[in-house]
Amino acid sequence: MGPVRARFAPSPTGYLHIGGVRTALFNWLLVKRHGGQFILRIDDTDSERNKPEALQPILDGFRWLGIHWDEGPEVGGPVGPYFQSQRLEGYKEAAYRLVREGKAYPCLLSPDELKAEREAAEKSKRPYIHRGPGRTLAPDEAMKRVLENKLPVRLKVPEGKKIVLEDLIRGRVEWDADLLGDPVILRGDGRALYNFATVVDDAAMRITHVVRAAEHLSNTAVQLVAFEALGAALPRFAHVPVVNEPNSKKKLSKRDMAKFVTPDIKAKLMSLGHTAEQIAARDDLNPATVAFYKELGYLPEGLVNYLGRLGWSLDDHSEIIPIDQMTSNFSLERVNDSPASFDPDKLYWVAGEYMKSLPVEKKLEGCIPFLKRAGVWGENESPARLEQLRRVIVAAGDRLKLFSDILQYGLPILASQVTIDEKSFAKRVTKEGVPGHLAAFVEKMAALPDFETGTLEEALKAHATEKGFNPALLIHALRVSTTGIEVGAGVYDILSILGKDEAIQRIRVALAKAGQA
RNA sequence: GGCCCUGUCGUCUAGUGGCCUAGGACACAGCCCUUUCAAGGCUGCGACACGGGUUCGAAUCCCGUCAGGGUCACCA
Repeated sequence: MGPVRARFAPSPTGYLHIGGVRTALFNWLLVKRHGGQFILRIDDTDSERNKPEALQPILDGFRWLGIHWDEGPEVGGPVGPYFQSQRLEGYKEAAYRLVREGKAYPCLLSPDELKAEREAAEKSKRPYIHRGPGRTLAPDEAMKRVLENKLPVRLKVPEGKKIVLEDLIRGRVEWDADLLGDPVILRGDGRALYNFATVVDDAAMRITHVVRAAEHLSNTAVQLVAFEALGAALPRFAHVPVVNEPNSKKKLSKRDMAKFVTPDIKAKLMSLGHTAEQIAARDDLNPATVAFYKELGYLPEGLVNYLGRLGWSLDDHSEIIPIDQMTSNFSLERVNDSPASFDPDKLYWVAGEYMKSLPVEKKLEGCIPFLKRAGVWGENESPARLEQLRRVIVAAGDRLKLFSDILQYGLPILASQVTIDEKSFAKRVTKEGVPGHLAAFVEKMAALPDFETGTLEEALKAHATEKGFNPALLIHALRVSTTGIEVGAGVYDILSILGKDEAIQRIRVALAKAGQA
């Protein structure tokens, strides 16, 4: 395969949709695999709906994911402009040219007449296939009428022909041209319709591969007619299946994704400073958008891997496929025909796999912003404090799957105030005999020559043996009294990271609390 | 409704006529490891939508049915 020119054409909606990214990714992968250009073309012809500031989140999303475009907004390119709102004249010219060549004609019927035709067809249960009376006008006359009366323009669909598409994913798809109505390509006011504008642009931009969502498959028939009329080289088409909601046959939509914000995720977002109202309303806090995953500290590499594997497979067993491997092996042939459900659980797992292999320095870098937002990290922390955080991250190990997980594993150690989970406290500290053991062991801890994990473990086990109780008793009590919770890194790690003074101080506070209880 | 697309474990998938009593992964359950939670190891649960053909043989080919989705706009 020669160089590929593929494009993704989002509308500036203010957010980057997860399903859209998946389609864009397939385009991008195809380009990376075969060489060529990935083009971003902004479909902003709907001026009421599109606001300029609504583009930025989309660009940000792609950049965060590492999906860079060779031509498009902010980078330019040889076949620009890359905003459809700036290409309006071209569509009009193209439509007029087709009228002059007798391949398109003015729509002579009023909206009411059109409506009546359609209703009559429906009533007699015949499919409505529009063939306008303007079809037979001589080109000169047709052009004159278009200009003088500001009439919409319709494309002539050829009669008695089969329209054939060799789709790279679907295979051969055929339509009977006689079952297709003549579509409007230009409104009365001179603005083009999507089906036409996209063809004009794909031709002008010399797109070789149109890789897009399956919902456009039916549109392809009239687009094929438009390409033919324009005399433009036909690109190859590949219609990728849509992404569905988790465990559902419904297309992934922003509106229905709120229910996938679990109480845990919600709590996390709230500790990052978002209110419940914001979580319910903001696009970037919605699981159908890319920004949501950035907000929660997913590694972009993980998201890309997950999305790339959604509907495409390398072989019968590969799940973690680094981007280089994906780009060098991607092929449209291995894209599935059927829709795929988005699975947040699997994405979480993939993200964790990537986090596992991330160097500690990078984890540090990624976690700090979250700690800052949670209010436990300042602008100029001391080297000692940084070292402490590093140790927290190392101790957390594989438990850290997302950067935001540092909130769960780091906060209890790093925060100056211990937040006690009462249930855990009652279960592990305020228990018969436990405060006594704890108090006794604190004295031993105070006398320890150092606070290394090995030293601590040895001391604790010796102490338990000496007093004749199960070390687990003290281990749990120590964990809860120093961090307030029952889960987390190894208790010796926690104590050691805290340091002798802080650890003992925390235990004394807990002891006082237990005494009062 | 017409036309078009799709249909393998709950989910993502492997499978292109015999390697399939259908493989892997996520999730789930149990066990092991273990101070908790993760991680890891082992085991389990669990699918070819249905009905006809073709064939010595079908998840794979054909037809039909059913189900889901898309599209039929002077929306994108």
